[in-house]
Amino acid sequence: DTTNALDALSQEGLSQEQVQQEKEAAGSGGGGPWEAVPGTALEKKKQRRRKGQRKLVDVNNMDDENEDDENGGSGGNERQREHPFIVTEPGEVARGKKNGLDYLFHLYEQCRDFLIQVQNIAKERGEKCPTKVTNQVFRYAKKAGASYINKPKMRHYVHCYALHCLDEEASNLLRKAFKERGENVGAWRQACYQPLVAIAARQGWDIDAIFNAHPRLAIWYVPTKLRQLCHAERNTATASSSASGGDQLPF
Amino acid sequence: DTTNALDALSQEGLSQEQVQQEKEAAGSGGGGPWEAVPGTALEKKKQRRRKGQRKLVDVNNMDDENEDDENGGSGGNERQREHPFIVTEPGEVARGKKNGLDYLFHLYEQCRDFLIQVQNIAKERGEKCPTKVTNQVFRYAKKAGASYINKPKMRHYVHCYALHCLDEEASNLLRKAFKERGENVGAWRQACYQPLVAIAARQGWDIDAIFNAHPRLAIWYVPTKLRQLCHAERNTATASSSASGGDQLPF
DNA sequence: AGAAGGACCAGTGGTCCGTA
DNA sequence: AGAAGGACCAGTGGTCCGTA
Repeated sequence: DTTNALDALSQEGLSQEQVQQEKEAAGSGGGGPWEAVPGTALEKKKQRRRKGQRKLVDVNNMDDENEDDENGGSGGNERQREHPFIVTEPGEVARGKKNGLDYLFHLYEQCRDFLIQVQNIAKERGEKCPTKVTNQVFRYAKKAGASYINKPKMRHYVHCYALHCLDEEASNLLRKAFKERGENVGAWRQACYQPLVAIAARQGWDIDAIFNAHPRLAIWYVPTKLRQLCHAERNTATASSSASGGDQLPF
Repeated sequence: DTTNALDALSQEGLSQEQVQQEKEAAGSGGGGPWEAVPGTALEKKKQRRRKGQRKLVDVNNMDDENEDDENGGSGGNERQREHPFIVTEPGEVARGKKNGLDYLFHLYEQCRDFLIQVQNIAKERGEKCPTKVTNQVFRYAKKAGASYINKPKMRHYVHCYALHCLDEEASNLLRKAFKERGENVGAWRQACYQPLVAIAARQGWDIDAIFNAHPRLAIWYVPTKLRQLCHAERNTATASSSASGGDQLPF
C-alpha cells in the first residue's frame, strides 16, 4: 500500500524533526522527564518510528506494555491520538496510557518556544510579528513535527495553565486535592476557574491586564468563559457591595 | 418609488445621527472648520438631507454652486462618493468639490473617537476589547452615521497620517511643497513614505515600535508597504555600511 | 487620468461535534 | 462516560478593481 508506506515515512520524518525540535527547545528548561516516559507524545513518536522501521527492516523489540494492542492491528501506521490527561500532582509521572499535568503545562512552554521562533523569522523578514500563539504558530509547530500540539487542546486548558502561572502553589494544592478525590480531568479543569476569578477580584477584575502582566501568559488569548465568569462575578460583587453599603441591611 | 423614498429617509436618519456623532466627538478638539465648508462630508450630508426633504415638502433654496448637476438628475438620492482630496497646506480649506488634507487627518481622529466608544462598550459588557481600528470600528462608525468613513480609504492614507503625527513640521513642509508644485494627491501620498523611512532609520528600523510609541498612531495597523520599505532600506543600509566598514572601498 | 470605496478573498479566532 | 482534535464557520485584515 503506497499510501500507508508514505504515511509511515512521513511519520518517520515528523518524528526526526520533532526530536530536533525537542533539542532546540531544550534551551528553555530541558525536555523534562517525559523523554523516557512511556505514554507521552515523545515516547509514542519513538514507538511509531520503531514500528515504521520494523516494516522496512523487521527489527526492534517490544519493551512497552501496550505496544501492539492499539490501532486495531490495521498496520500500525495511523496517527494515533494523544493519551488522555489524568490529574497528577506536581512531579508525578502518569502511568499507563495517560499523560500527566506537568506534561500538559510543558506543552504550553513548547508553544511559547514555537512562537519565539515564528517571531524571529518574521523579524528577520520584516513581516508583521505575532504577539500571541496564533494559527500560524500552530501550523509551524505541526510542520516542525510537534503533531501532538493542536489548537483545540491548547485553548481548552489555557485557564489551567494560567492558574499554574499566576499562583503555582494554589494550582499544586488543587491538583493534589483532585487527585486524592479521584476526580477526572474535566472536573479539575472546571475547578481551575474559581481561583482565577478570585485573583481577578483582588486586581480590579481586569483579566486581560492580569494575563498581559505575566510574560508566559501574555502570549495566550484570554478564554471566553473565563472572561465571562469574571464579568458576571464583578457585577454580582458590585451589586452585593452596593446593596450592603446602600439602603439594604447586610446579613 | 418606495425604495428611493426609504433611501432618502435612511440618509436623513444617518445625517441626524452624524450630527449627534459630531457633537459627541467635539470633545476631542471640536468639529473643525468643516462644519461650514461646502464640499466636505458634513456639508454634503446637509445637502443630501435638504434634497431628501425637498422630495417630501418641495422647499429649500439652492445656495451651493454645484448642488444640482450631480447624480445625473436621477432623483438625487444616490449615496454619492466623497469629494476627492487635494493637496492643501495646513489650515487651508479646499475650494470647489474637493476635500483638504486637514479634513483627511480629521477623519483619523474621528476613527479614534469611534474606537474609544467601541472600547468603552466592550469593557462595559466584559467582552474582548480592540486595541486597533478594526472592521468592528468601521462598522460602528457607519452605523453611527459616519458613512464617509471606510476601511480602504483610511488604510490608503495611514502613512500620511503617521508622518503628520510623528513629524508635523516635516509633514507641513511636504504639503506646502507639493501644493506649490501643483502635484496631485497620489504624488503627495507617495512622497510621504520616504520621510517615515528616514525616521525609522534613526530609531533602529522598528516601525512597529515607532507606531506603538505614539498614542494616536498606535491604534493603526502599520501599512504593509511602509513595513516593506523599511525592511528593504534597512538591508540596503546594513549592506552598504558593512561594505564601507569591511573589505570593500567606499565610493 | 486620478481617485473613492464596494466587495471579495485567504487565512483567523473560536469551538462544535463526529470520533475513538 | 470522558476526552482528543479534525474541521467547520462567522467575521478579519488586506486590497483589488469595477465605478464615477
